[in-house]
Parts: sequence; C-alpha cells; structure tokens
Amino acid sequence: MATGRTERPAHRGRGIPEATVARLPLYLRALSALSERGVPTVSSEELAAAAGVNSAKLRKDLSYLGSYGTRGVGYDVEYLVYQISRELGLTQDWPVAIVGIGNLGHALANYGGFASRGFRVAALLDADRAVTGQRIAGMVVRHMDDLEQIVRDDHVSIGVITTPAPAAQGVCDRLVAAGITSILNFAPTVLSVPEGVDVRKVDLSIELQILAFHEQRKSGTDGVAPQLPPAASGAAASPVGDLGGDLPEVMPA
Amino acid sequence: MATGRTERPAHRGRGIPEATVARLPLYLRALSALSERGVPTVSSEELAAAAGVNSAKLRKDLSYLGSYGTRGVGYDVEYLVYQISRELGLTQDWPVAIVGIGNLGHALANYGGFASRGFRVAALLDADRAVTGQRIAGMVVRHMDDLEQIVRDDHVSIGVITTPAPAAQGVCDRLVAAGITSILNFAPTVLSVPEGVDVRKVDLSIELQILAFHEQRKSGTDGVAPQLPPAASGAAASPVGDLGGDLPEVMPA
DNA sequence: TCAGCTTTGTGCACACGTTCACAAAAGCCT
DNA sequence: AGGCTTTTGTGAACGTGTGCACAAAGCTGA
Repeated sequence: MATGRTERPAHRGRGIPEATVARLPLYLRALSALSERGVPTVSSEELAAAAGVNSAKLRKDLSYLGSYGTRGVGYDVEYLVYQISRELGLTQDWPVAIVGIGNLGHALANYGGFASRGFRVAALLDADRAVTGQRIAGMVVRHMDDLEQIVRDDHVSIGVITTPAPAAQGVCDRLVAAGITSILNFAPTVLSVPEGVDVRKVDLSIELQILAFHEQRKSGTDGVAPQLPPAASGAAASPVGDLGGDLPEVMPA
Repeated sequence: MATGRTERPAHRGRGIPEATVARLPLYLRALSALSERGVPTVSSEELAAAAGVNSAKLRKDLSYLGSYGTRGVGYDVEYLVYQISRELGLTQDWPVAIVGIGNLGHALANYGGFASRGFRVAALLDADRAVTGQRIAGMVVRHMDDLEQIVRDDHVSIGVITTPAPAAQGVCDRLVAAGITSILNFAPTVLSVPEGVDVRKVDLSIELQILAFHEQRKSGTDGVAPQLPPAASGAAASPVGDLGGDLPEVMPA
C-alpha cells in the first residue's frame, strides 16, 4: 500500500475486518469492568479470557487498531478503553428513535443498557393514537406523523424497529426517507433498503431455531420422524400433518 | 443480526455448515409466507429474494439437506417447509423456561413469536419474591427455588436468561446443573459453560455499537477527536467523559 | 550492561464461507 | 421425438476468519 494519505497508525488504512468489529464491544465491556476495579494493565491472555475468545485472536483484533500494547507487560486498560471507544464511534452522541411501542418497544425504552456508551433514546414513536401521548420511561410517545420532524430536529441517527412484522418495511422506508442510515430491526422480516443503509437484525425466533437444531443433534432425537420417503416429489398435499398450516407471523403487537 | 455463534467444528461428517443452519430459519419463514398465499412452487431466485440472500447461496444451503428441488421448475413449497422444519428439529416440542422476569422477560413472555414453531413457554422464573406468584401471559411466575423441579417435570430443554448481568452466570450454572444444554442469553455477559452446552447471545448494546461503527465511517466523522497523544499511559482519569462508568447492567428487574 | 523472563505483534497455513459459472435434468412446445 | 427453455446442483476459484508458533520488544534484576 502506498499512496494513501495515511496519517494514522499503520493498519487503520482500509478497514477493520467485520468479525473484529463485532468483537470490539466485547473487549470494551471486559475492559470497562477491569477499569472499574481499578486494574491498570491487562495481558491479552487475561482479557481474552474475560471476553470469551482466545488470546491470539484478541491480539490480532487489537493489532488492527494499532500497536497499543507493551511487550512483556500487556495493555493499559484506560488507554485501550479510549482507543476502542473512539474506533467504534462511541466518543460521540448517538440519538436513537424507537418505533413501535408494544411489549418489546416498551421494554427497550426502559432498558438501562441503552443509555450507556453514547446511545440515548431520543424519541419513542407509534402509529396507534391509543399509545401516543403516554409517558414511558419519562418520555412522551409521539405519533409517526412527526417522524420526519423528530429525526431532523433531534439529529436521530439510528432507528430501532419494534413494530409487528407487517408494518416493519413501511416504517423502515420512512426512516430511510427521513435520512436515517442505520437500523436495528427486531421485527421478524427481511427489510430491503437502498445501498448505504445498514440494517442489523435481532431475531429471537431464529436464535431459538438454531438452538433447537443443535439440541436435536445432541439428544440424538435426530431421526425421530422417520425420513419421509422421497416419494412423488410433485405430490400436492403437504407431507406433514399440520406443520404446513403455519404460524401467524409473530408479534401480536 | 444477532451475535451468538455456537462454536463448533462445523462440517462434521454428515453435518450442515453452521452458516447454513443460521439461514434455514430465514428460508423457513419465507416459505411459510408463500405457503399461506397458496403458492405451490418457488424458484431459488424468488425464494432467495424473499429471504434476502443470493440464489447460489440458497441453492447450496438447500443442497446440504438433500436434492429437494426439480430442475426447470423449482422447489415444492410445502415439501421444503417440512424438510427444513425436520432438519431444524421443529417437528417436536421445545419447552422453554424464561428466567428473570424484568422488563425484557415480561415482554418475551407475551411475545407471540415464541409460541410458534414448536417453542412453548413452559415456565417463568424469578428470584424476587415480589415478582413470583404474579400472573403474566396466563402463567404464574415461579421462584428460582423450584427451577430444578420444573426443568425435570416439564422437560424444559431451552433456558432463556433475562436477568441482570451480575446474576446471569449463577442462573446459567443452575440451568446447566439441572440438565439444560441450550441457553439463550440476553444478559450482557460472557457465560462460561461446560463442553456440550450451547449458548447463543442476543446483545442489544453490541448491535448498536456495531451500527455506530459503520455510521461513523459513513458520516466521515471518523477522526473528529484528534489522535490522543500516547501520553502518560498510566493516566488515571478516563480520557472519555463517562464512558468508563459501565452500564447499570441492564434490566432494572 | 547483559541475561533471562514475559508478552506482544504477525507470518503462515488451514478451515470456513461465498460466489461464479456451467453441465445435467426436467418440462414444454411444435 | 427432438430441440428449446428453465432452473437446479455443484465443482472450483476466491475471500474471509482462525489459530499456531515464534521472533522481536520491553521489563527486571544482578
């Protein structure tokens, strides 16, 4: 690599691997705990254990940020907290808007973890007039009609979608139209967004299904239902009793 | 996208790659929607679009389950729903216990998505006597003291931890001791478990931090804070405002 | 100053995951 | 029947992520 006006420590050049980015918050959390306990320095071995990864991976991850360790000693806790925070962009304020104040939205509004690390719930929104106006976690729930204005006035940069699945794409479109480029989606739906908009999803149902898969493997209950004969593939009727009947798409609001 | 990750060798003998397993629920959801609309067959292209992946990946994923498609035609929707359900172990019942009935536990207990696909909330548990005895979503909240008995009697196979972070490891240990080998952890902590126990985590704070990282990149606000001089490394005060003051561990319970 | 010990940073090899691109299969039409 | 069209299933190339193992760097003590 040559031309780049790299006024930065080595690697910062072009991009930290995505897998590394996903682990930085883990390291940050472990470091914060150490910081609170007044621990001044930590070795890659110790920090890795606290974060639940192996030490080589941790060292490689940190090396993408720069050479912030001291050989023979370890890493300075406070300094590393700062460097990771800066890299993740947590040294600035991130106003968040939660759209869809049902059970989950309600829980998130009261969620302590939200307020930390630079994230701040700037607005609660809902489309239902029976909900708007209520006070939750010290905030008044606003109506979706005000979305664009709220995003603009409060400089909201991250939208959290906790609506029922059928409403999610519509909400997403409005958020994007209002200028938001980062979305955290709790609705069990695939959102389509234009290039440049980041969507991350948190999907309870999917996590459970993955667990079920492994659980089945473990209990050897694997083939409980005898492998259905490949039979006439074109067969019309669902081979399975009811399973086809299918679920009500989740989120009873 | 939730984080989680179940560490595992992956392609073990007759195994399905972990990345594929994580997508099967997505396909299943898309197929269920098609099924409801009465669509009889679907091409890899269409299904891939509905699931938000590319078609080659989808075909390869499905090929791990077997050859369930018909060239020139596509896949039989009902049949594929069954095959994926069976592979994921959703043709059987999975009783779930939710431990920690704070805001989030409460929301999950009422969460419709839980009930679908073979998952069934079998028990709600809490350590606080002020909470136990309450009825939530038609169920009585039981005390942690009854955990072992409940797991045994109701054949609970999956534990969901929604306690404050400091309590999570203890709860986890008890779940494992009671024989549970699949845990979904919402508490912002790294859980350590013995070999053979699967833990997946859902961590709101981490997801937000990952979004913030990308958001920062996009808005070019990157280097706002000037590179802190390496300075006296042992510096006491956290260079960042309050960041160090780690979060109040979630869930005001 | 120098030997000895600790721990980082990273080159390298390998495992895993994604994408391309195409032959083979299946249905359809004349 | 045979050619044409569609679409699957998969080999192979490529990219990303992981883990080992070790040289280099820094500290400590004599």
